[in-house]
Amino acid sequence: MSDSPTPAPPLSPAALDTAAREAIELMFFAYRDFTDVADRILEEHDLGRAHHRALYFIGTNGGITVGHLLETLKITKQSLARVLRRLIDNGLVDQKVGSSDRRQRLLLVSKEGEALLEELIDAQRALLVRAFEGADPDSLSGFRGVMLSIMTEEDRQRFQATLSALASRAA
Amino acid sequence: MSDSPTPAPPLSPAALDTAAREAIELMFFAYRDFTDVADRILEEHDLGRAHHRALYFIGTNGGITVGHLLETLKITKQSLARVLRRLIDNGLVDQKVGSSDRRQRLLLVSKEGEALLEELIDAQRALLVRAFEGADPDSLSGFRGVMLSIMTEEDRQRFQATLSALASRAA
DNA sequence: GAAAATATGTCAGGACTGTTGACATAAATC
DNA sequence: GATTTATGTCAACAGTCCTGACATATTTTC
Repeated sequence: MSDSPTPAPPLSPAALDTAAREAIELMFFAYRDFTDVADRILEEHDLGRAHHRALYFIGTNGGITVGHLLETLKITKQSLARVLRRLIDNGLVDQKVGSSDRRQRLLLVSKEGEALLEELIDAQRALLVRAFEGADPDSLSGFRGVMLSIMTEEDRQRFQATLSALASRAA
Repeated sequence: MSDSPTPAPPLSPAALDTAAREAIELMFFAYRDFTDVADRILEEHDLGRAHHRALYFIGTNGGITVGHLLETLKITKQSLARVLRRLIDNGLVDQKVGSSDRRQRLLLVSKEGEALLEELIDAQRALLVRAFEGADPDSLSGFRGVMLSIMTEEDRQRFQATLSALASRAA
């Protein structure tokens, strides 16, 4: 059993408002600097952020269908097609006909794609680890809780699905 | 004096790594849903995110020069020109010749622009307030600390400058 | 005061990413 | 067999970013 620290009193509505007003800017700057470390790597490979996002979700959800990827990214199939074409042509992503439903094209990251994706994940993870190192575990869980609350319920569920995927991979 | 809660033990490197790996996804989803509430408003006004960003920083730093705005947004003057042209033509932003340096064009949000900017800020602030309400103050400061740590030193200083601007405005 | 530097604006063209609309094919389902 | 579903593709357009080049007004420097 750990000690149960005294919970701090709730913030006043005015204080919440001020914190939220400031957080608008925190979101902008933090996200920009977060994406920037990946952008630098992508540039070397002549790829854009859209390729990064597609590669990321294919890598995290190996064997994902095109339709499911579209729902996750929330873009049109025409937008995805352009991005996917390049990933496939560059040998970063492979397609496999679905076993139960042969209309489906299951997406898989190739060995080469895995290397690039790892590089991208490493860069962003390193930035985040540095940001977390100074903070105590409570800060970290606070960060996590707030980010989850900002997300829509739909995306929260997608995130939960990722956790399961990562956990089963680790096993 | 408040009680000093027992600080939690530091996380293991492996735990930090896992938390950072998960945070990659938190950043993606939270930022997407955060920007989405503004995008819906912008759509009604036939404006894009670039207009939002420019309007935001002009509004927060009234009288900012074009050069300073360029440094803040980290885009080229040609990119900004297109965005600024529309904001000015639509009567959302005004320009004023600099008093000490007459080459400068100081940027100011018009009354109309202020109304739109308030609408945008309100929408994002409301989302964040909802996200904060459930969390205790410690979570909130944890979120803030992590976001600040993710940012570059340069952007952290920009953020601090905003705090001063907001504080002096409130006074 | 002339030359150089600075702040800003603009034209041209290209890349990436998103959209809508239309149409095609193969496979599953009713 | 007809319909629906999963996917792919062609075409056109918009927004946002970039590079490169050039122009103007104003300030600073020599």
